[in-house]
Amino acid sequence: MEQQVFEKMVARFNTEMPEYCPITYSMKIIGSKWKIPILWKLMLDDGQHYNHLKRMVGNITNTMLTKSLRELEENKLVYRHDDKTVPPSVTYHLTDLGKELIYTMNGLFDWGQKIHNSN
Amino acid sequence: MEQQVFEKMVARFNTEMPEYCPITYSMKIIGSKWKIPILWKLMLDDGQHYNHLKRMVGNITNTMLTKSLRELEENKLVYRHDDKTVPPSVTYHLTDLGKELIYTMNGLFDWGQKIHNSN
DNA sequence: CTGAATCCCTGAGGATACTG
DNA sequence: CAGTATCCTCAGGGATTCAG
Repeated sequence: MEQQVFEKMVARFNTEMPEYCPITYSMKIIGSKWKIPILWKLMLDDGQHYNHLKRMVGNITNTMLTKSLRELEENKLVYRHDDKTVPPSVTYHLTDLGKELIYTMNGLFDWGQKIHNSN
Repeated sequence: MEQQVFEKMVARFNTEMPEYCPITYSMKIIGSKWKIPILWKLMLDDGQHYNHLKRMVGNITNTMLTKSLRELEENKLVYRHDDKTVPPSVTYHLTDLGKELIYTMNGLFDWGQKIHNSN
């Protein structure tokens, strides 16, 4: 990366930075253990049922899957569709906000891949 | 975001995805409580001394500052310059890799700001 | 099938004191 | 100035069981 690009960012972050740090704020929302894996699996296959999603993520407990999904709902990254049938049929979907988040992760994807390979 | 952009990403992540998730990998490196604040302060003012950095970050303990800096060093996001004088004089600097990481955070910055304002 | 309710444990992080 | 060394707390997460 060229120095100038970085300097522009410093200038931008310096002027736009409020009392809080937007990056830290974002990280709080998606930083817990299972958020990214869940969003990831929903991205690759949207509208999955609870148990299917659980199998896809792998090794996650009911407790954590439910808790994570509830938080993702609260933050409007995921929405829950309930057919209100018996037995229940529920599917989980990415919202536009969730898709936008994943889109911003493109850079982190490349960066992670790069440093993982350079070991 | 248009649907097509997202679809392209899904396709890309689907094909490039190895056994591990690069995003989760990145998050492990920068996900602990003080990493972003430290990188942030170093970006705004590179080459700070230990105690100055500590004051800038605010509320961080010696234990955590040292630990975080050591990990950032290991991951080559930060390097430590020691003058080897008595009393000691040490400064911390962002590496190119560290700057690249922060650059990738631009999207997350905007995203965090957006959802914070929409509350 | 989609969870909720409990109980439990580890480890991230904090408080405090000390040092070359 | 730039850290170490100890000790301690608490909350994130896991295991298990139960339920509509």
